Amino acid sequence: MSSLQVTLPDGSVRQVPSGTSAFDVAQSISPRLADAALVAKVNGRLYDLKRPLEEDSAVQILTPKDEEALEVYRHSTAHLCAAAVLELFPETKLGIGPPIETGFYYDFDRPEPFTPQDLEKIEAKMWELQAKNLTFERQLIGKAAGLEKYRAMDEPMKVQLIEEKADDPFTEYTLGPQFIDFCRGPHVPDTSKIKAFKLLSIAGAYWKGDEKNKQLQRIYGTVWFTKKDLDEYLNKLEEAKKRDHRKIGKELDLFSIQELAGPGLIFFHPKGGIIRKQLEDWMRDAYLKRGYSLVYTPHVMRRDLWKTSGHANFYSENMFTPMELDDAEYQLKPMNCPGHILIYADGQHSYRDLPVRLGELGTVYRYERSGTMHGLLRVRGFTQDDAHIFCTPEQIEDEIVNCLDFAIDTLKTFGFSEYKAEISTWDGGASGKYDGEPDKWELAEGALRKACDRLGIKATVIPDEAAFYGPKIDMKLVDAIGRLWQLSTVQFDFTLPRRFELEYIAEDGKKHRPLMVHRALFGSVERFFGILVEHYAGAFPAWLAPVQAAVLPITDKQQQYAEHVTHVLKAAGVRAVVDGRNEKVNLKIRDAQLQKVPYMLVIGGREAEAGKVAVRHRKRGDLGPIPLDEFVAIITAEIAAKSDN
RNA sequence: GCCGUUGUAGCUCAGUCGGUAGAGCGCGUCCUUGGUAAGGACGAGGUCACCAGUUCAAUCCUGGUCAACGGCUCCA
Repeated sequence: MSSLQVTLPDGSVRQVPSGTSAFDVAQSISPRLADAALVAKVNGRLYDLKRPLEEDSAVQILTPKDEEALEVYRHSTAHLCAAAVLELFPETKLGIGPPIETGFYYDFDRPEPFTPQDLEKIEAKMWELQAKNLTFERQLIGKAAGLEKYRAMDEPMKVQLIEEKADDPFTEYTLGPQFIDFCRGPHVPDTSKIKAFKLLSIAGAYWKGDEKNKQLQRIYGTVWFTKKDLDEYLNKLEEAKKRDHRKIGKELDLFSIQELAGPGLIFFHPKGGIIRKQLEDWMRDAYLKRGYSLVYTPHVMRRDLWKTSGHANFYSENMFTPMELDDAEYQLKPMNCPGHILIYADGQHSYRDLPVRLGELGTVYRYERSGTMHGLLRVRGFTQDDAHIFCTPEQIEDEIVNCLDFAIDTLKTFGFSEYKAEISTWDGGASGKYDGEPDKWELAEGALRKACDRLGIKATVIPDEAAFYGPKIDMKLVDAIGRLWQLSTVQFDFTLPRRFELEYIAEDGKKHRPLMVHRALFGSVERFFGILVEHYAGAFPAWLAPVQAAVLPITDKQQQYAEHVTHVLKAAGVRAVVDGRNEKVNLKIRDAQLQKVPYMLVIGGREAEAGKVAVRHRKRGDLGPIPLDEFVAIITAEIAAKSDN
């Protein structure tokens, strides 16, 4: 009998008989390792533990300490789910069941949709099967025989998958005596390894993600190595629910969506209006500081403009239907670029005038299919902090640096310290789906990379993800509870300058085409507002808070002094309100706390007497009495510093 | 747009196996003048999302419409 050489992660080498599996290796190292083992990594590829090694191998045993094992573990749980479904509902046909970021989903085809009660039953059945310690067994089957077999099993989607992607022979996995699934694997050895999962929801999903295909029933489940991890995740879901900007928006009376007005259209209430004004004022001021010009462009423009820009053609399904006026068709704008281009094109530009940076908080309207709207995050009318930069090739790198620096400044100002950058590039021109000359793509992509280098930003490059009109860099921020949100985007556009025949007069006295960069930092003011609400859970830093100080007189007798305090604060530019209700101070404090007012000023006889205010901070609690002017100095400094206490 | 769930007072919800509804909070009036997260009493407030149908009778059953929610797809 021949032998194999196994190299372990610590570099040690062992001779083992052929036919040895990773599990055998684990056992020879330690029974505890063998017990904890979920899957193996053999020569860099994931292997079922009990699959015999075929050649000299580097073997690593993966346990619940290894993130890579989690995916396998979740995938195995997906199989367990499918097995449970087939036991309960034998007529169900299997789709696919991959692991996802927090668990898995499995798609099923079935005449009757699953009900929430079914979900409970399926989960119970999963635990029942889990307790039987059923093993996952890998087996090989020839493609022809396999197709025959899955046809006989009447699993049309599996048959299709085998036809399209199976090797010959291909692998399939059984779970217990009943369940079998065409699957690449690997899997954990048996169901006893599966410790913590919960089915979360049922949803419709199209076969292969294409809405022309049949709609399947998708079951989502979350899966973790331990009950503790599962509970942590479920808590995180709860936390996210508490922070939901739609819920907080209602509680704090920030905004609403009105059925009478239509879905996806946002009404900012007075309190939301103040916050929005802070965002917009900050952004407009930043534009001017950074050498942008502020412009305003119309909300409806002749459709001819959109024909020239190309939107009438390639963007039509996202646009509101044109409106017929007496002279022509008009189009509600879905983007600001053509408007800015018309301003640029209205006069001649010397290279000495470049770069031209035109910025606008431009409200655009896009048709979103019903069923896709989501609070402030996905709407039909929204305001972009949109700017277009027209410049020479020599200027482009500095311009990108400026944009990214601006984007980071924006993030930091609004309390986000963590972010990620992604550069989306083209495919090198192979497919012909990208517009613009190769040298421009190279120049632009180079500028994006160099700008990141200069700013010390580590950017991930995603090939073949660019827009057809140019490469881009996106900034994603990480919020207070670790979620990633797409925010700023800086995009090249090679198409529009050509369509509008933009030019500038260069040093050589000849006409050249400027480069155009489209950039939005908030992305959409509405969306950014929503993200901020969730990030701060409604407890905005003082400079953003709709009410910065609530003045709370204890009795009627302090009413007058409370009014005086409020006046002084307002005169200092602080948004202060008196709570003059005939209520106990406890109640007033509670209400101000629930409204997340940063400072509460309790005013009793002693304070009125001494010209003081008793300060309570929403997070730090009772800070004791201090002279009014001292408090004014503290709060105005905090507001000016935009700090978050 | 598609699949599923949901729509009852300003808010959060209960309820009616068909006989036009209830709580808490909020709101109004009054009592209470109370020192760091809910003082008390009384009261007002609902065409039970909208439109049809079935029925002696519909908030409840049936059909449709609209919207919201969870997803699919797409995106700022």
